[in-house]
Amino acid sequence: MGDYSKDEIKRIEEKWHTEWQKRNVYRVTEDPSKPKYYVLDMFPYPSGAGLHVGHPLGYIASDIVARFKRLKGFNVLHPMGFDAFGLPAEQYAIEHGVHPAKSTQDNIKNYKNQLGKIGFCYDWSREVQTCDPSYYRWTQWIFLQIFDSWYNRKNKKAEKISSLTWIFENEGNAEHPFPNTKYKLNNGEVTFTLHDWKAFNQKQRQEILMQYRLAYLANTDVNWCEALGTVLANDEVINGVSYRGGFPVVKKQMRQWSLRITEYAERLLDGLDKVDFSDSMKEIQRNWIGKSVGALIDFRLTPNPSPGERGTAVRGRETADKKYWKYLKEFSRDNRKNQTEEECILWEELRNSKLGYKIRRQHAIDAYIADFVCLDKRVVIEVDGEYHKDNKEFDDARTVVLNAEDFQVIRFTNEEVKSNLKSVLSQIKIALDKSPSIKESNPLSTGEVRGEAKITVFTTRPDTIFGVDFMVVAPEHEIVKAITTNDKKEEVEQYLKYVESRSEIDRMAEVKKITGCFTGAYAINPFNNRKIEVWISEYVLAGYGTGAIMAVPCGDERDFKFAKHFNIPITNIIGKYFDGKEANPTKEAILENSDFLNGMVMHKAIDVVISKLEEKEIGKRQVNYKMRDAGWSRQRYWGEPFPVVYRDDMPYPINDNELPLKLPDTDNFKSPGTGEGPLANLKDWINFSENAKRDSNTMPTHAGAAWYFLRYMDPHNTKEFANRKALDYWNQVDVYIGGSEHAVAHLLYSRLWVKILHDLGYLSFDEPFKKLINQGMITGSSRFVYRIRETNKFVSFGLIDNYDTDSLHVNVNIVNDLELDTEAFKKWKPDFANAEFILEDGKYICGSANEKISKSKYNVVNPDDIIDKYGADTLRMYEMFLGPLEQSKPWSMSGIDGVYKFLRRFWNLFHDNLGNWNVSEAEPTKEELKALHKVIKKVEYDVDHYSFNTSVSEFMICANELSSVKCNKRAILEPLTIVLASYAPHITEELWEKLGHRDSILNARYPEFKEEYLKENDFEYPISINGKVRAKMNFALDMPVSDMEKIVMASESVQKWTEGKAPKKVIIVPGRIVNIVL
RNA sequence: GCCAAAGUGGCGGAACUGGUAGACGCGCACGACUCAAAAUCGUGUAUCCUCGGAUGUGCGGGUUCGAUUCCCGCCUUUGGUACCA
Repeated sequence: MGDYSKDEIKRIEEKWHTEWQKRNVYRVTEDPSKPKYYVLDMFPYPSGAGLHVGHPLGYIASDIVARFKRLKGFNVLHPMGFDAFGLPAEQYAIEHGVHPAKSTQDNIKNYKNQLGKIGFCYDWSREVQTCDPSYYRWTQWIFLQIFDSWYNRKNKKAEKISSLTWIFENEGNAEHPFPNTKYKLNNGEVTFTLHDWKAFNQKQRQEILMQYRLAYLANTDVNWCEALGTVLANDEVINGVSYRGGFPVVKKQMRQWSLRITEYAERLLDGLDKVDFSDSMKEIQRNWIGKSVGALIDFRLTPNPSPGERGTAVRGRETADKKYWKYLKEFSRDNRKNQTEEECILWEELRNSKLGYKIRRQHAIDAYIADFVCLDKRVVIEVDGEYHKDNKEFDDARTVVLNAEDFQVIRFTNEEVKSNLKSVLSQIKIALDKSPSIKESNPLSTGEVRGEAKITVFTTRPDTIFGVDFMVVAPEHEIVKAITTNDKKEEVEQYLKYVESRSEIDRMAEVKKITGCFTGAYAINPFNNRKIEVWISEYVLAGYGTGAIMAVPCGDERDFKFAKHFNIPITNIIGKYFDGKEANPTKEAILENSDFLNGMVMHKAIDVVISKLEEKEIGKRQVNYKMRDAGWSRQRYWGEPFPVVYRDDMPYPINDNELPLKLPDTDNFKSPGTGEGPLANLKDWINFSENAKRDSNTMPTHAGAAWYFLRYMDPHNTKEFANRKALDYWNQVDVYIGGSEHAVAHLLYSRLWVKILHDLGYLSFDEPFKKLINQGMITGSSRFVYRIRETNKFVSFGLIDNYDTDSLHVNVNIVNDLELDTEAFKKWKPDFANAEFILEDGKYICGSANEKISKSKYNVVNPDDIIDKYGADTLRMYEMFLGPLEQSKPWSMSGIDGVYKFLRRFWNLFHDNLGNWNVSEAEPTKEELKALHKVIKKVEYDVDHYSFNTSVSEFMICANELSSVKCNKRAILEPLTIVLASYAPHITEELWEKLGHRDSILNARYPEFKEEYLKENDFEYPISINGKVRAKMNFALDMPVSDMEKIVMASESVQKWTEGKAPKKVIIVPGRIVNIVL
């Protein structure tokens, strides 16, 4: 037996891989007698390229933690699996005709083989693959739980839809408004009563419930990528092009599944305070959620002079005479409550636009109340009961007034309604059909404001209300057409066309371009009644806030530039803080020109203004989030099918016993190009019965990844996604290691799913990951050769200035550091077989650069090659030795020899020069014990702090110290082997066995650290004079400070510097330093 | 632009709550072994210098007996984000 040689390493590693598997040493089960520890890696997407040296970095770190915790007596769950659905396999299928299921399985096999060689302690019996029907059965199940729940804002948690239907049946939706504030019922209302609810038909109810479901269908603006034939999530679009492939992306309206993650915005934000993520990771998530606190403020619009064909008192819904409104409101409400029988009958037929027109009842017009009115057609319908009969005069007067207001009045008797409802309805219908619609006749209005005569803005700076110089509305805002005056009509239309013509990419490319158009309308500042212009501009986004802003040029940069560009005068409310040259967004300035806010500091004025707004009922406090709901449909084949069927265009969940809804087999993965997913090609599958259809889309890869860490706890359960006992035992992931590229999507969706499952009572915890560590990215070190243009001659790097050359990536595996193996180069590609070289000093030196590791850059280093040469233990320790885990760093092979030498030196401690086993039973010395306990302490500290590189240093120091004293004592080497076991499992397991142990070192106990061995009696103090070290002196640690001072001051070396003078001050820190101040 | 993190020898990096800056490793130089090379082992290695010392942790200031560490201002790099009101 021998040396720690290449052959011996290979023998050891292969032996133990077989042995570990045979003995099932990594299998874990729930064991309530032991504390648990859950160490999780972000599971990989098994790509065809296999693992490169960058991948194992995080896995090695987590493996060390898992092994360490096990040695410390924890029951450790350390599983691995594969995120196996996804686009690359599908694209590969389209290009090469290999079914994704096949290529994915091949890749997984390769990954497992590669991972196996590194010696990870995964319990493979718990492996999950997201594309496995027995796994995605539960992904679909959870999706259905989410579909079947809504977010109750009152108690801030998800509840079953059944609790919502109960509420609707008993009280309507007044207490639980639609989450989407823009949503309106068919009749234009946003609330409905319990009676309304009872009157709705099945489809209407489903549509309303859809507005509340946490997984819902809606027509949404999606990022449509024509080239990929699919919809992309916001985080898959970078600068207007697709994350993969870089293809252009445009906005398109499609009926899509979404998750209502916005309801959880606040809890996702709050949860960040409870978890241990890095600051930057938390910050990225906070920015993504994008909470801002401010106010909604209503700005009334001025009544523009109308062309005069109608009276000014009557506009839009507010048709009542203001003088009488107070009383009319009461009447109208009473009347609604105490409807006559006939009115009820008629109302049932008119409501909800049943005749195709929106009808209101008991609506105040001028000083009267009409029974029914269609405002759009200006038709009033009156039903004369006893009450009216007695008041003929009154009714006549009313008709006169209404006619004057341009309303047509049609009357029916109670008798007619009761006995001949059909004829009544048809008369009404005819009257309505004949009358001109206000909307139709004025596609771009005459400037007269109909609908709500106000614009609501969202602002985070209500304190700047007196600095508002104009308003800007998003071009897509629905109010634009209604407010544009005749003389501006053309200009506005032109601008809208321009905006429409601009793609996302154009907009992003020219962010700083200032464009806009005045609508001709004016708004009134509710605080000082100032009349201000209303503009439209693309810098205001329809999708954020209310799609309208109040512009304060002295405080907002964009508003300032806009005002300058269009010559709008600027009001200064912050005095000297505003220089007229650029906006100042400060919150610290003292307000001026601001009426009751004068003299107040801006940030204090915010609340004052909001209180005033609420008091005057023209605004309120408002929180806004940037985050949008998560699009959950993908027009792809290789994903989870949605477990629903559509009947009458509404989705219904399939039964539990029909799960999993298996992905049907096909060889056609191309999108049909209709916006539907590839599954639409499978007609029999899609139209599975006469009036029932399936969804042609599949879920995004995020779905499978949003809960895989839960499945590991109970991976073979066929009854539940995981057993509650196992979920409670393993609980939260104690430490989660992975790349920071998943900061937004994966982590947010996982956190969301866990919160929903928690709310629904399936989980006891509501944050999945207690601690998150992001390993840095290992960048590749690329090598270049320089070909002289139009020749096959290559010139060495030092000489390229003399030639006209092109640089080409060269395979790093045929370059030794920087020197090219020219023979290997000639064999590398046929093109280079006849290559000639211009050398320097007889060598061909390559150029180099650090880049992302990628196949196309030929800088991929396969861990298998390193293991072949040095063994897995060296690879593991070297990757840790590269630097701090969280820092990204370039890959370089220089330095790996140092780690390899360490392991050999460690091996040699147990063997003599001839490679024979040579361990003594002698008592260790104080020095040897000290060396051992230093490393026991250090490794414990470092694993806790994820500082693995410094542990490797400490191992080296320890081995150096022990070698120099030729220590081969069991009392030192045995515990040291355990300490090293987490880092280098193979060599330690072998030595452990040679030390005479039959059980695996995995089941050993981490040696206990004893402070006494590190205790020193004395310390060599650095003696510094004015902060500079001038001498060193040895003192006992327990020597009194006063004695030390005397000796130091009397010493020759100090005398030389003090020249006999008394020092100003002498500072002595025991065990640290002596500093003399002259 | 905004937000976050980070800047230390030729290189990767170390330094606990302010206490000897450069641990450990690579590289390099010299030496041992060898006919020689490789491998291995040993010694040295921040910079400048008149060999006493001076300078030195991105730059400029500050607090302190003492600052890589704390504070202020700036520069650079990396990551995130972007007309978010």
